[in-house]
Amino acid sequence: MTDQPTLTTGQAAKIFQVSQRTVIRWIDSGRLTGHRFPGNGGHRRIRVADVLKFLKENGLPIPPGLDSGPIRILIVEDEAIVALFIEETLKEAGFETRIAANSFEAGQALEAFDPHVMTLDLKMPGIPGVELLENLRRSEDGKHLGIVVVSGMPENELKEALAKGADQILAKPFRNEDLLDCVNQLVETSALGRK
Amino acid sequence: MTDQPTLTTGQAAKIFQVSQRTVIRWIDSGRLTGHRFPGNGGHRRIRVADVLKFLKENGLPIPPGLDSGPIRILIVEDEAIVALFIEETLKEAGFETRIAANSFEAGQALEAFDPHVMTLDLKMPGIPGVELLENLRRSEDGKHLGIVVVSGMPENELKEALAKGADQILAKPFRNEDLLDCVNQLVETSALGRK
DNA sequence: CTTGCAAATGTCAATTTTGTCAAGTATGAT
DNA sequence: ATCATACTTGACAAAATTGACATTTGCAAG
Repeated sequence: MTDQPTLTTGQAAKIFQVSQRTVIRWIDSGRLTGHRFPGNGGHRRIRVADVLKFLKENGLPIPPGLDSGPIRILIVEDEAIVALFIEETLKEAGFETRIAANSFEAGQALEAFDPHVMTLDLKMPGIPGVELLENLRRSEDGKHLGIVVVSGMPENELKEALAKGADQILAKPFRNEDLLDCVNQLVETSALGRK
Repeated sequence: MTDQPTLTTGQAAKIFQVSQRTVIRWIDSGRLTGHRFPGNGGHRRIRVADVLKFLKENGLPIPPGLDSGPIRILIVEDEAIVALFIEETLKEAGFETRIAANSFEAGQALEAFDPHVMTLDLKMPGIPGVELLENLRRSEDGKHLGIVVVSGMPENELKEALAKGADQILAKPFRNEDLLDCVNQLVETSALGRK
């Protein structure tokens, strides 16, 4: 339903905030790449990639829901050193990252950064990590989020996190590859994929 | 449906009470953010968010038709009873309200609910209220927020909150009118006005 | 095959863009 | 206060773009 590789002129019109007559004119004049089915009045189809190219070329803002940019990963971690280490690893792998150092920033970033995946340190100062997990899963925007719980806590605590809604667990200390494995697995298998 | 996320120069001109030639010049000079479609005389589109940003930056009043309904007030309070009491009072006065029971929800609501005013209980479980205050004032979206700090703490603690960025302080216990006074004063005097 | 809905097309009116000039407004110097 | 200068704004006209409308055509579900 959400996975549509091509758009009709009407759908594109809504995206561009323009009448569909205009979309057709753009295609006919070659300003926007579109394809059409055979026949005299065959319908047109526009690939999302071409829509993005068009938006980019003209410096237009990319509306939410169309972003095909890099996967966004939110790092919830209060220890700056650890956070930066994680960020470095993920950035090198091509992900876009943001760090939240407390639960307030986490909530803020969840809405504003709209991450695909989140790494969560269970022992955050303030709110217990588990409570934050529950909060996330109750929240509309956190329901389909891929969550990797990172912690130095004993095994059984991590297991509990899984029960509470975590998708992956990662015990400290961990190696770069372990982290990337977790994240990649989430990105690939998750139904949401790239949103 | 009628909610148009973007405006043409003519529509913006009416909002600004200015000729549309001037709107174009503002965009071209970079004072107002706008985007344009391709072509020799491709039309421009201005996002409402950018219009609001422009009005805000120049201390201009927000004309009717652009204000997004009633004033929104975020209640950050972990004790449900107190939160509901505050909510009831504010709702009766015509405000739109939302409750955040912890700092995560507070951050989330700050972005998603986009409140004009926030009431903040200093002694939240988890993050210290003062730290949250600092977080808010550092954040782009919390910078111009009207903040009423509500607390049962001793006077000097409240005073500190003022220094840390609170706009109003309200000692518990308080009466309905005290709360409304605080909020109304913020709404009226705040340069931002609505939004 | 029929029906319903969205897309395609052609046309005309409305709006936008752009360049230019005159009027209005700040700003600083005398 | 007066003056000059620099800057901003409004008004107008021609060219280009866009939206609205009516009608025809294509696509898909029953």
